[in-house]
Amino acid sequence: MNHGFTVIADDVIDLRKIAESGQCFRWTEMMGGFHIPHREKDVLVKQIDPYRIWLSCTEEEYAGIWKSYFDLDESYDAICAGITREKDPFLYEAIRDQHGIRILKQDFWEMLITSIITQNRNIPAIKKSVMLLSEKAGSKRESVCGGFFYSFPTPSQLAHMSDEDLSDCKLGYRTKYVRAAACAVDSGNIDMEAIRGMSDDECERLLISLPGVGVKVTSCAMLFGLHRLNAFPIDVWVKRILQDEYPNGYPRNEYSPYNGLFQQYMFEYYRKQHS
DNA sequence: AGGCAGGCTTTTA
DNA sequence: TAAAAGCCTGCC
Repeated sequence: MNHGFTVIADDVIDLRKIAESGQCFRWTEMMGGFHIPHREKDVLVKQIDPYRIWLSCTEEEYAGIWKSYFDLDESYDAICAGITREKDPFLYEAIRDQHGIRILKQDFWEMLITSIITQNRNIPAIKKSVMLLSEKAGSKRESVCGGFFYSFPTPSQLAHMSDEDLSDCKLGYRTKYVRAAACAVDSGNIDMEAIRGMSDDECERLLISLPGVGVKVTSCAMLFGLHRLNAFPIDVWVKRILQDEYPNGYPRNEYSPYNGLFQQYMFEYYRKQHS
């Protein structure tokens, strides 16, 4: 591939850290970079140096799609500048260690379903189910790497999967939750576009009304799918962090509206050390 | 009323 | 065999 476009970012950007951060489950490492599907498009991205990435697309497509996907209009360095070693040594070290991570602006629908699938499972198992779902119900597309990839199934595609195909995706007891969410959106019962205009509280109330969608799944869908950076997923790891590192309380009010971003640094930093 | 234990599918380590 | 980016149900 001799074409493509190289970006010089304002912040350090670290593709491998993003790939391992547990927010994206369909990145595939290949050809010296990562193949990334997003909605009906895909791209191959390679790390050149800490500030530069190469993308297999044109500059126009980068500006129209991938710049936003990587949230490169936002300066994470500026947001994190207020966290000092003196005030919060754990978060400070987490940010230093996980420097280069981004909160990707992924597709809301895909993140809602993916978040449902994550419950009670580890990352390799989540990846397997999400890839199986895409292969069985998504649309086959030509890949920029040659060959093909599968888009994530639309609400309609998912709602109309056969029981057999759906159960082949190894979703276990989550199968009925995934189906219910697909039917709710496909039937128009839940309006994904209307949710975008809602306040965080309204949005949480609506999502949590879906079966199998609790507080944690809702916060993941909001953080990774709607880019609500204050959504704060408290899972088993974050629970341990709050207990171990913040016995006197975590200053959540002080970290508004970036609780979700800071959570992402802490989550991977802590998980890496304790697993 | 609200907090808690147990169960749930399947994979991973 | 236990634990895994949890949630639901039933019990007290």
